[in-house]
Amino acid sequence: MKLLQLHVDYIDYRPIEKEIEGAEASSGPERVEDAVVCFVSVEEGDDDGVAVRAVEELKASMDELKASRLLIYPYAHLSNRLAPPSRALALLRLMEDKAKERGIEVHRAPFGWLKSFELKLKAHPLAERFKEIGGEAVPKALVAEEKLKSYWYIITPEELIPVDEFDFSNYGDLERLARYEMAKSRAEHVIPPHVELMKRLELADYEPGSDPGNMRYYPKGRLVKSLLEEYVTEKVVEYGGMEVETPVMYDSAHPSLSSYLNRFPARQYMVRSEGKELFLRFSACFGQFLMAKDAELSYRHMPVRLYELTRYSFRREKRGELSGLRRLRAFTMPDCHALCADMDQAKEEMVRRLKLSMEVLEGVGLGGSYELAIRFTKDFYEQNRDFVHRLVGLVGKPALAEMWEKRFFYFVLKWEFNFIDSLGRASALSTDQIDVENGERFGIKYVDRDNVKRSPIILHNSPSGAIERVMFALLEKAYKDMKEGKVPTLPTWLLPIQARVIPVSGVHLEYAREVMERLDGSGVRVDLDDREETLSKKVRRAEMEWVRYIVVVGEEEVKSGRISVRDRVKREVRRMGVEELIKEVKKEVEGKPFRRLPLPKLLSKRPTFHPL
RNA sequence: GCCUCGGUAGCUCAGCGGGUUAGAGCGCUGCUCUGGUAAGGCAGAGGUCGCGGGUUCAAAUCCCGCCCGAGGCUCCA
Repeated sequence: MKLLQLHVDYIDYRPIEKEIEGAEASSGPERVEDAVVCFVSVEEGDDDGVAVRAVEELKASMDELKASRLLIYPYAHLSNRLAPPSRALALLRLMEDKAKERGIEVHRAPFGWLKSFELKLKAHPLAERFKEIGGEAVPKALVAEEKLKSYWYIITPEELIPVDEFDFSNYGDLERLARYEMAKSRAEHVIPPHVELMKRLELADYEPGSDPGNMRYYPKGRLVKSLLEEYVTEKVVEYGGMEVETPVMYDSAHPSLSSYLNRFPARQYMVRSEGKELFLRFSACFGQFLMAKDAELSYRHMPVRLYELTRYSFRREKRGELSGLRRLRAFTMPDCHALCADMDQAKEEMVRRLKLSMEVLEGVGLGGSYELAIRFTKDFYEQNRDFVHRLVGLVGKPALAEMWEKRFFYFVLKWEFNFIDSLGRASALSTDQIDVENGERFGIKYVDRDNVKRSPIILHNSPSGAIERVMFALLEKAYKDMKEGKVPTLPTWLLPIQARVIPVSGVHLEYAREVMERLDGSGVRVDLDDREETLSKKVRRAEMEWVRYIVVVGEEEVKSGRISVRDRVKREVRRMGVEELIKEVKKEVEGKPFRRLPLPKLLSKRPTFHPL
């Protein structure tokens, strides 16, 4: 809503003729003296809240001007994205009522008329003002969510225990999760440890030239991220996911999409193009649902599993919510939907996906580092008690449960695995939901056994959660280890540099290069520190870069043909043959994706993106 | 978005009750050292003091706005 506010000695206006069909009845010409005239354009997306705020702002500036008389004057020329006339008129009337309630003497010029006017503006600095109210409509889901009523429990395979009655003595992280979810966390003025690490290890960094929450990934970060992406994708394909790719932006005027937007509590990035308002996807749902709607589906195909690794999904989170790799505005999310014929099939499928998610977290190195939270409506719980407790049983430890009195979201049950970081905050990783709305909303149909078309129940699973968030959790976990006196590291298959060859002096460089090439040729991610530095200094640097195997070669190694290997994790130096080391690394990374080092192998040739 | 705190060399930070050429360590460049498992020695280069505006004879230092970061409110992948 746009407001042009003028403090006038007088204004005369005269309705000439109706401009639109929905024009109001006119009460004829009017003269208002010593008043504030407010020219108003009501814009697309303005709601009652905008009108109310507009009146509050008007009231405030009228108090300042010591004015008590207001003329609300519909004026379409302040905006090129006007609301429909009926909506505009409704809001103008609302403004009139609200202003009266605030004790203002209100006049209002008729809506929908061609009018002429003449006015005399008061000559003082505050006499002319322009205001813009709203601009962004808060999705209804965000507003409604705040009012949502829910009850908290600890759930075990057998029972549901009110949170206050549960003995947390052996469940520290679960208690932290419950605290975090139910209450507000206390203020801690600390830079998150993973932010420090992501920079120091040259993985990722903030990009001030973009929008907050959009990161840059250096070669090592891109490598780690690629490996995780590849791993998760392989696991999902193995489970039966069909990998697809869909657009990153969608028309917000599309009927199914706009109604879905109102059911999802998040803010969107908007892009304008050729008169369209496009929003950037916050998940892969749209693309996959639109694809499923156009597909020919039979009960024989169910469950149908569509998978996409979104690079990116976008959510315009509030500034204060953004935090390193933990919470971003652009993030990479594996998103796998399963279209299920009925609730029984959906439940069975959800069990498979819970297992898949556990395997994936185990594989990336977060096995055992998460707590389950499970949320459901009261109705669903009462009808599916056994199933809910069975899910909890699969994870094998008590979990946090939230029970909603009524269904507000599109799902009836949702679970997440939460990682608890060193600051006691919970972050969701894997998640799955049982969606009972969107099959119908998007017009997705399958032909059932009885030749009737039905809409499927849809599961929304991210087996790992956002890839960036997995990186966050791995770094936070390493930090926790460090605090406990252990060596902070990543799983070997994710280490940017698995092995580094260091010659004792320049004369051993050629031999060192041979050793490096043998390792490289066997699929070990290796490099060579050929800089003119002391041995100690080069070892120190390798340690700080979290290189797992530090291979030193000098006179003795040249003679014996064996190498000296410093194992950073086991904290020991061993002598072995090159083949032995290769075998050991291979065993460490078995079954995991491999990528070559995307950096010059010689340290002397390598630029620094972020100093240690 | 709002509230609180911060932004000085590539990095980490000192200086900031206004006033000569803005400092340190690390990193970088050069020289020296040919060194056996977490920092060898010497020298040098490098700064729009976040950006813009204001106050002042004079601003890194005081004031305002903006940008970026951290924390909170809030919410999630």
